[in-house]
Amino acid sequence: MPMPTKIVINYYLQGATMPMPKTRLSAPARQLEIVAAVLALAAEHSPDAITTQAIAQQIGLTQGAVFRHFPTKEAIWLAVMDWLEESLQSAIAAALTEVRDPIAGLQAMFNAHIGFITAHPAVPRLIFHELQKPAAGAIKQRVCGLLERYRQRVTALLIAAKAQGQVDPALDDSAAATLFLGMVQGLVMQTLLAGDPHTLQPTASRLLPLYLRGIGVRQP
Amino acid sequence: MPMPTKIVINYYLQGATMPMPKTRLSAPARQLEIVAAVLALAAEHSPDAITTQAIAQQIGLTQGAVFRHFPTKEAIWLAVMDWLEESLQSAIAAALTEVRDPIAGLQAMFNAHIGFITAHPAVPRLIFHELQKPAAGAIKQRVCGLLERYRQRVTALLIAAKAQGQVDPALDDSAAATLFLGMVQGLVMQTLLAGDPHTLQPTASRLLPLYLRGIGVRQP
DNA sequence: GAAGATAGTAATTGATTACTATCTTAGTAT
DNA sequence: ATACTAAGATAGTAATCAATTACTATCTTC
Repeated sequence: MPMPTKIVINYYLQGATMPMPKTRLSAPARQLEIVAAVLALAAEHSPDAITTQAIAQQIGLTQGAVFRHFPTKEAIWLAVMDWLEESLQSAIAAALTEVRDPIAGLQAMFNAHIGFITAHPAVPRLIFHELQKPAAGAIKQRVCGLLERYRQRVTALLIAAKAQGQVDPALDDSAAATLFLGMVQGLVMQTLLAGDPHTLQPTASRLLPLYLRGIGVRQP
Repeated sequence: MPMPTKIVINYYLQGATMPMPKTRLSAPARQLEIVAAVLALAAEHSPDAITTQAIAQQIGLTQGAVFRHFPTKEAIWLAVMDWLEESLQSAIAAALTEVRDPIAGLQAMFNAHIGFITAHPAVPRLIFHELQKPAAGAIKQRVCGLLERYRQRVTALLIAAKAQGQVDPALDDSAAATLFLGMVQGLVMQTLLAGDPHTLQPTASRLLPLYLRGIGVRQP
C-alpha cells in the first residue's frame, strides 16, 4: 500500500437521503471555505496528507470543483498564508494596544502567540512543514517573511526595554529574540508530543518567568 | 503536475559505458548503505520527497532491489531511527564523561547536541517531520521516546544542580527542561530559516548564557 | 566443480496524485 | 418567461508512488 496516511471525513454526509443543502456559493465565499477546510484538516492531519480530494469532501464538493476557485493547489496554500499573515498580525497588534511597558509588551505578545496557537492548532504544523522544505518555494518565502517580521517585533521590544533600563543593559538582543522564539517552539513541540493542546497555556505561564530572568528583567 | 519535489541524483553514474563497479554487497552492508543514503537525502530534501526510487539511485541500485533488504518502506525509517537513537545516545554519553558539575553537564549536553546536529543536518528535519504527524505511528513513537529520554536526562541534571545549590532552589524543573529543549529548537529553526548550518555553533554559544541566567545559576 | 543461497534487474502492479476536459444546472438580469 | 453566466458534476488524463513479480548474476560451500 503506497499511501502514508488517508483522510476520510464526513463521507456519510453526502449520502443519498440528504444530498447536502445544495448550497451554491459564490467564488469568494467558496475560497474562504476552502481555506477554512485546509485549516480544519491541518489541525488533525499532516499537511502533505491534505489532498485536493480531502479538501473537497471536507466541504461536500467534488474534487474537480475545487479547481473552479483556485488555479492550482499551491494557490490554495498561498491563500492559507494570506489568512495566516493577516490574522496573526491583527492578533498581535490587538495584544500590543494599551501596553506602555516593553516588558509587558513581550508578555502580551507571548500570550497572544500562545492563544493564537491554541485557537488554531494547525498553524505550527503548517509552518514546520514549510520550514523543513529545503527548496525556497513561494510558500516557504512567505513563512520566512512572517517569522522575520515576528522576530523584528520581538527585537524592537527588547531594545526598547533596554533603553528604558528594564533589562540587562548588556543584553544580546539577537540571542534574546532567538530564545524567545525557541521558547514558543519548545512549547509547541511539547504539545505535539503530548498531542493535547490544553497543556499549552499552563506550561506557558510557567516558562515565561524563566525567560524574563534570563534576559535580566529588573523588577519582576 | 502532481509532484511537490523531485530528486534526480547521480543518474549519469549508471550509464552504459560504466555500469558501476557492480559491487555486490552483503545484506547487512546494504542496509547500512540504505540508511546512510536516507540520511544523505534528508540533509537536502524533505523526508516525504525521499522515495524508494530516490534511495535506490542514490546508491546506484534499482528500486526493486531496495526491497530485498527491507520488507517495507517503514522498515527503512525504523532502521534510520535505530541509527539515530544509538549515535545520539553515544554522543551525549561521551560528552557527559569527565563532567562532575551538573551545570557543566548541561553545557556539555547542549554542545554535544548542537555538534550532532551540525554533523547531521538531516536529523532535525526527520524529527520535525515525524512529530508533526498526528497519527501515533510506530516511527513517531520512537521519536517521542527519544525526546522523552533526552528530556529526562536534562531534568536529572537540573535536579542534581539544585541539590548542589548551583541553581535557584525554587527552580521549576519541568519548565526549565522545556526551555532547554526550546532553546535547541529555536536554534535549529533559525538554521532552517537561514539555510546555513554554519551559523548554528556561534549563535549557540551566545544563547547558553541567557538560559543559565534564566535558571538562576549561582556562579557564572 | 556442481548445488544451493542470495543480491540484483527489468517490468509491471494497483492505488493515488494534481489537474482538466465536457456537460449540467442553479442563480440572475433582462 | 428566456437567455446568459458561472458553480458544480462527471469522467477522464498522465504521472508517480510503494510493492511484487519472474528472472539473472554472483557468491559460498561442500
